[in-house]
Amino acid sequence: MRSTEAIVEGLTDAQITSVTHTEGPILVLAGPGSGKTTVVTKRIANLVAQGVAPWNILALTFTNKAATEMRERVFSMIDPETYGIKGLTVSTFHSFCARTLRSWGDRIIGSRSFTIYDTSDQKSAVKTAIRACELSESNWKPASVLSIISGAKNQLLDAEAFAAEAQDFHAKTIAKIYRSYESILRSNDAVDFDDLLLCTAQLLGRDAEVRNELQQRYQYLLIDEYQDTNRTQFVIADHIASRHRNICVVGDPDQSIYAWRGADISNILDFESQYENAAVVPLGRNFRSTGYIVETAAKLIAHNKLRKEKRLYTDLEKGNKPVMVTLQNEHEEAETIIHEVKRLHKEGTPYKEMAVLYRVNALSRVLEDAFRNEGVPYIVARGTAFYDRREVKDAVSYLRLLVNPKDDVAFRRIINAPARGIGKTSLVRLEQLASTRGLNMLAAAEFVSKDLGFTARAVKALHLFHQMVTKWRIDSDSTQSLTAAASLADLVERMVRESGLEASLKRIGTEEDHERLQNLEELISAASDFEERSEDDDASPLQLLFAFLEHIALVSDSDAIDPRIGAVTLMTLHASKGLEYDFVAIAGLEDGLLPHMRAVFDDTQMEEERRLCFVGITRARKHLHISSTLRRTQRGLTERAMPSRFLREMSGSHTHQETVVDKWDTQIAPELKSAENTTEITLGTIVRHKRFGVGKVQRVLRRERGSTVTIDFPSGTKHLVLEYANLEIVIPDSSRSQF
DNA sequence: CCTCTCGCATTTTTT
DNA sequence: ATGCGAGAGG
Repeated sequence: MRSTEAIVEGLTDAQITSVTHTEGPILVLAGPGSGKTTVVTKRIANLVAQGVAPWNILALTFTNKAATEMRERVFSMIDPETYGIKGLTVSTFHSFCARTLRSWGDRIIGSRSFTIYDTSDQKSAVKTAIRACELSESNWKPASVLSIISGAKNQLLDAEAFAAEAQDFHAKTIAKIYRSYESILRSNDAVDFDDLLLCTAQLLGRDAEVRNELQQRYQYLLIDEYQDTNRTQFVIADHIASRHRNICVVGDPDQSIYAWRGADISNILDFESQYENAAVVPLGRNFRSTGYIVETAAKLIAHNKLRKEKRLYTDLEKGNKPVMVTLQNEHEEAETIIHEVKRLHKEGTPYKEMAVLYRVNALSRVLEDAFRNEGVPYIVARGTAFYDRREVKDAVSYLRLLVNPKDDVAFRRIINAPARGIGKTSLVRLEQLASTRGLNMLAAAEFVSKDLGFTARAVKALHLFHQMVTKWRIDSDSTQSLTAAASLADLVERMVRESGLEASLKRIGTEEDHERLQNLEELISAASDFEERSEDDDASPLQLLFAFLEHIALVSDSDAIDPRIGAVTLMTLHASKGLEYDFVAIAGLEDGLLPHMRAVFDDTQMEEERRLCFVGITRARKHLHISSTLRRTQRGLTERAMPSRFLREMSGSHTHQETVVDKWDTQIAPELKSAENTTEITLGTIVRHKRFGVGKVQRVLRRERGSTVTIDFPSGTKHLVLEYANLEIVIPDSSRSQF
């Protein structure tokens, strides 16, 4: 093992303190690019060098990716074999809590084999709750009820506590729904994301035995991105750390971007008063970005009023001035970004060192198209997208029901997918039967009969469904049985086939169905991947399935980022937190987009938007490219866009502006001149497009501005805006010329 | 009683 | 573009 001296070699004084101050509470205020990850990993290495058993260390992060990276970097510093470093716990808050509840959940929610509900499951459950309270879904919108419940859970308020605080009618009604929602979750043997935290916090608060055990084990606690923790997470951390008081939190108030999700910035601001004698170490020096970039970021964030003044600086060279460009529309914007990507790539910057960031996921589409057309490799950081697909969710619901027959949400989802002739009426009847007999819906399905008012068709279908799931359960439960379910992948494959999911997609056979079928294939290979990577070789298929479902429930967008892939990364600003690239482009710097429309009228939210922009800027090491457009089409509507106020706030002599003329308003603009000959483009005209090649015009929709044409190209039918398409006429009007 | 289709609204960010 | 609720058809 290396000594402390060797570990801290080359670090600054502040960094050394962060690494070596191992006993007692410490707050590290780590500005962007201040070597935070280095400090955190070296801190762990140093603890082990000092003789602390890895088993006694707990490091909590927010994303799986951050956890994986941290673990890998620690392993690269310490020989994993010699020091029992595998006992080290590096985990996300949510999966740490999931694991804790898998061990002791019976003491707080009466179960250790619960299912984890995602947002859409939550929505389904809350709808049931609203109906159970005899309220209407139009007056009590599931999504907004849910966000109130979620907000409560993030503040450690369970249904009881929330009801106790409820004053007015509105709050009291929500409290009723909250109660009902909770009882549905419990009877389904399920928890939602927020429950993972809330229940763990309550468990630690109420159960001295568990608290003792965790306190004894985790003598050294480390929390990354502390500015994004909520009240409930604070309580969890506090319970664990309260005995040994070796709590190290790392974060940056300027990078707090999750207040909307319940993050409570006072956790980091009040750390000193919450933990007496806490050491506070500011890391302000930036080792990542060149001078002009740091200056731009500093100038922007200085506009936040509710902020502790903090100096940002770098000793690196001034570097390149951030470039700010305004384009006509989002297509031009995408082209400009790709042009820059290509240029830098030619100069030697690898694709994997470049990223394009945006405020909302919707902006990725145009960028993706452009990257594809230009043949530049890219990946979109959206890990959850795959598991959000309908067919994948259906398949996963079958798996879930197998693992947990009480999961009524899963049952509802798949009882008629594929169609089995179970409609609304049968479902309501089944629901009644289940509730009068105190059964879950799957169990109730066994007892339906004509006498109870069900149709013959429904009875048959429900019985068959019940038998099918029961058979799966029996087959997969026997660990020894290598015949029925030899592997997790086999299990998934079998379910996809026997459920009829596969057949229903094969039967119709449209393009879309084919795609869905492929997604199911991909799910099967994801299962087989997961199985291979699993460290526990003795696990039965059912145990593996358990772990697989938990994995699926806790994947996040940024998990899709694989640094080994040589591709440009496209992601939201939120997902970019904690990452860095040589080249960063931020698209859509327009009022209403960044800052987002919904934040414009609220100072607090506006400051969060500014921090979000700050996070984006500080991802860049050497090149920063910021763009806005004059017109942007969203949801099919083209609207005039105003440059973001942040552009004004951050620019100066340290930035480089490229101004353009609004071509819509300028009669002499070349585009409009060429647009004149677009009058010759009519039905049947054969045209050539720069990218799509030669095609025939199918339809022309004339409008005052932004006329659209539908053209059949060899690669497929495209809808283009006439003025922008830059079409070259090959044959003026083929239909006429034939006569 | 179920299924399919059409029209409607609808989207910020995510563990 | 997607998901839903309503309403007609089977």
